[in-house]
Amino acid sequence: MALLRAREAVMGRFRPMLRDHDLTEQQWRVLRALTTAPEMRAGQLASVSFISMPSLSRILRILDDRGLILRRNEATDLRASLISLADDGAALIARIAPLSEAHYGEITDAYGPEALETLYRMLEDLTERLEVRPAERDDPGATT
Amino acid sequence: MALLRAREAVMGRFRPMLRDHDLTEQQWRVLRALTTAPEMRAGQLASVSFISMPSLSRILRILDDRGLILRRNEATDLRASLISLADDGAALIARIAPLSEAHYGEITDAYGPEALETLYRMLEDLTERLEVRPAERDDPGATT
DNA sequence: CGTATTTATTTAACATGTTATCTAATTGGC
DNA sequence: GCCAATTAGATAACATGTTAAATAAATACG
Repeated sequence: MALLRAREAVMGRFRPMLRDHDLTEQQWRVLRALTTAPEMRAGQLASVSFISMPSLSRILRILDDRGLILRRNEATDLRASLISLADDGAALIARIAPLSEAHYGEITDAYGPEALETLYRMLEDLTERLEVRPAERDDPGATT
Repeated sequence: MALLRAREAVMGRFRPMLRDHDLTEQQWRVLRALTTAPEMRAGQLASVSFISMPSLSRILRILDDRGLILRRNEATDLRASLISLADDGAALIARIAPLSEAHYGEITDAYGPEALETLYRMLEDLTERLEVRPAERDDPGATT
């Protein structure tokens, strides 16, 4: 699958850097997502970082054990757990972010900013079209 | 990552079908690869199906236990294990292949054959450009 | 010929993906 | 208020991805 190979090629640029800081790609996605809001529910975090709840559950335990995040319960809904960045987490992000930007710049240089933008839009378009269709299977009698 | 989401959207179309036959996506990739040659070394199989050797090793054990593949050692190099499709494996592929084609057709219809071809080429181009660069890190003094 | 180095494959350890199930809290209807 | 159904998260079980190390056969080299 071309998508797989491309993704691997891209991640190959980031992984060594993350490894130096003992983070996996997914843990990094979670931490970065947490910079976009002061607090986030686990479910939100899962959807914005595109990680399944079971995986996220494990990741949060690891990040919590490492003191990178904080967790508390929502007062109005005790089921919900609110996640936020701990100081150590924010500090770690501050150290890694510039490196991440540099790698991203490398990729942009290698492929061209316009081409990258085009590719991005095409991927989103494909994703959108594929995600709509399956719903039809719940309504096979539709107008085709 | 747009690549991840696109890949997930695509696989979402195939996974239920594979699941009906108790196959994972990777197991299916391996079986399909085996139709392209009467016999293949494990290493070849890993590279054409884009699966790491450790994963492939486990997958081959599973497929072997299910009687879908055959294994023997190469006479001239006892390290190499030659993999081929067992009759049951070929039969399973024959049952699944038409369904797979149908799903592929759906995707083509949803996105357009030309766009799909364009996307494919862009992904390959990106992959190629990213895979070349890392080698430079072994030779930092190169002419840039 | 014998040993050091490569090469093909496997195994181990840990993290994640996928699917299913579980627990606990909330909501809806009565 | 009580109970069924829903919702948020967590856990379990199994397969794969990643990295490192182990095993075993082949090759290189003195």
